[in-house]
Amino acid sequence: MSQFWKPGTEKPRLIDDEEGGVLFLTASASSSSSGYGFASIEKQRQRLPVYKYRTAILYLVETHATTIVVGETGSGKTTQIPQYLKEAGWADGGRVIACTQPRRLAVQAVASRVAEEMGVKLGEEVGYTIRFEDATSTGTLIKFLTDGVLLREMMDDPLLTKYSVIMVDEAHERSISTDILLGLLKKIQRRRPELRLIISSATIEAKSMSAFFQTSRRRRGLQDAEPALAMEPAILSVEGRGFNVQIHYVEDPVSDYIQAAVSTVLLIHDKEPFGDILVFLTGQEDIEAAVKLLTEEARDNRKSSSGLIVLPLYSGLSRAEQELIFSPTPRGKRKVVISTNIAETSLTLEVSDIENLVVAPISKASARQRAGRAGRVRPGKCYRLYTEEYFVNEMATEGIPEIQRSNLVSCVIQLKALGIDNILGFDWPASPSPESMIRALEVLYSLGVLDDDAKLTAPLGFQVAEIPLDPMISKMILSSNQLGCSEEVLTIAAVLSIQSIWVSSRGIQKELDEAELRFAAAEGDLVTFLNVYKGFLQSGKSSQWCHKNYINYHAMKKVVDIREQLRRIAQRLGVTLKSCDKDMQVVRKAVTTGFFANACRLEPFTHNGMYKTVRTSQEVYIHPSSVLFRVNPKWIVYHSIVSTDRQYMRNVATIEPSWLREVAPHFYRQDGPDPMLH
DNA sequence: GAGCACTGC
Repeated sequence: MSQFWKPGTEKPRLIDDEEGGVLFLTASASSSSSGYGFASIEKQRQRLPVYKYRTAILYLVETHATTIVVGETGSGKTTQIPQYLKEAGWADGGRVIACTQPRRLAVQAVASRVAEEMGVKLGEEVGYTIRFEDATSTGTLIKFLTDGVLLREMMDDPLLTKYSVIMVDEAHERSISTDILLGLLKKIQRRRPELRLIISSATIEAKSMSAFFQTSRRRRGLQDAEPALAMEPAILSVEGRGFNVQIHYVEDPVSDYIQAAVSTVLLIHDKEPFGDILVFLTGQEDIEAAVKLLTEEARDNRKSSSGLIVLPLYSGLSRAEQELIFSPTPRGKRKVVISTNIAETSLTLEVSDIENLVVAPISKASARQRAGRAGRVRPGKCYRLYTEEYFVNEMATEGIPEIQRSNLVSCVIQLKALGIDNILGFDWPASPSPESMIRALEVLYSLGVLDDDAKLTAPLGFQVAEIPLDPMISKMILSSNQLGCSEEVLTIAAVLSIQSIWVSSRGIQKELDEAELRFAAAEGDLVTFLNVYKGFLQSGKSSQWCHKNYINYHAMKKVVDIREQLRRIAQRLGVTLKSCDKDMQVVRKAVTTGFFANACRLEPFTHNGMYKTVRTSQEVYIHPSSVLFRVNPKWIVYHSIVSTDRQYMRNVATIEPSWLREVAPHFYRQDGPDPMLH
């Protein structure tokens, strides 16, 4: 039998760290034999740093309402802790152990790893749930899910009663859903004293997290029940398995950071014996510039840069181009990967031999995470293109939590649906600004989702909350019912919920533009999507057809999939499936009922394609990727804005100005700015 | 005639 702590047996030895009660286990756990008959996997599990803390973790979870585990990547906490809990009986009696992740990919990867370690079929004892995909069964004991999915589950079961332990992993990333989840879990704890929380974080912002979860016994109504349960969160540190990474700083600030990155790569190549190089830059443009510089250098000056294989890495590249970075480096060559922050968290580079790393300014936490990428398989070096003084004095410790810099419309409606009426008084781990809250409430009110008392309206508000999409899109779907164009609008909604349906690759811009023209609709991008979708279906969902038309086949498969899910949800909410055939007027009208707040009017007399938002008179332009770029119709609504040197509207549709007051009379009041002018 | 990155329901 594996060794673990049981209530009533001798406690593991723990010492209090002087710094704020951080607990370290001093006893070394004795090795145990496998109880599963998978000796090699069991051995692997025991080699993970977290294994030493198995007993301590189980002890702390047993005796504390909340346990905060601080551990670097590679400590094994994500895969092991849920298994420890299961082995200790936390999944007995029909209870389930939950472990949340911020990203879908991580959910799937971790779940399949744990299923493999336990020797069970994925979807049975070990399962996972992500949006549009549920791989669990009634026998699931350990369930991995995105934090967003767990929030959705709270709509049906506000106290999350089936879970005995909820582990919130990667809490340091501070995604909006993680923050909402933490706030709500704190509330649940008061009603469910038997529930245990594990907050797992890679950085030592554990103290603020600990302060957040500090609750008094009286407040939780626990004067008599569970007297042994500590209300103060326990904090446990688990070391990672990373190797030492030597940090280098520049002596003086650099002015041209692309040039500095290129020079540093050449310097490393010249001075260091072996190992690949990973460079972080900010965006696609800078990356292509750096790749070009390095490639030119390789051509002009063969001596200093021969043997370099330069590879860009950003989300816009095709899957095949991205996968080049995983190809083994030939003998005598050195691979240089020049990447966006996609390599910071999203891609697993553990298997590649990264020795050196160059970094551009970000937060300290991010910088540490990037440096950590150099020490995954052996000791590495990290070259920072800023001074040590800058790192120590200027750089923010953590990035700003997403909730303090984002649109809160979805977040507010979700809290409303969970019965949290006093949104402004909600107990957040990091409070969003009241202004952004009020802006979100305004939009929801104008959509008709909230009433004068800021309560969800019936049925619209509850229906919108039920659909797992941006409330503006949900509203568009629901209003398509009366307009008789639900088939078309569901397609638009599905396309809007994926990144892009076009292939994105370097050097084919012209072909791509031409392909786009074949589908372009005068009514704008959203109607263009309908043409593409129709063509895809007519081709028999052919990948060749996609290839020929520069359309991303995998994206289209996803669109079909998501559309099917949305169709089911919409029908459940009483939307009748109906096509408007060729009548695009009703489609545009449905779009307007969702996106009226994003209405813009072309500025007359400027002739440079400048628009102003009807509501706030902000200067905006149509994005160059839009089919209406340079067409500049007078009145449009946009789906989203990208801010670069200008504010660019992405995915636009033409509208009639008279519709604005028709679909949102309170928003475009008679006494307000008159959209009918001109 | 021009494009910041990434994530989620």
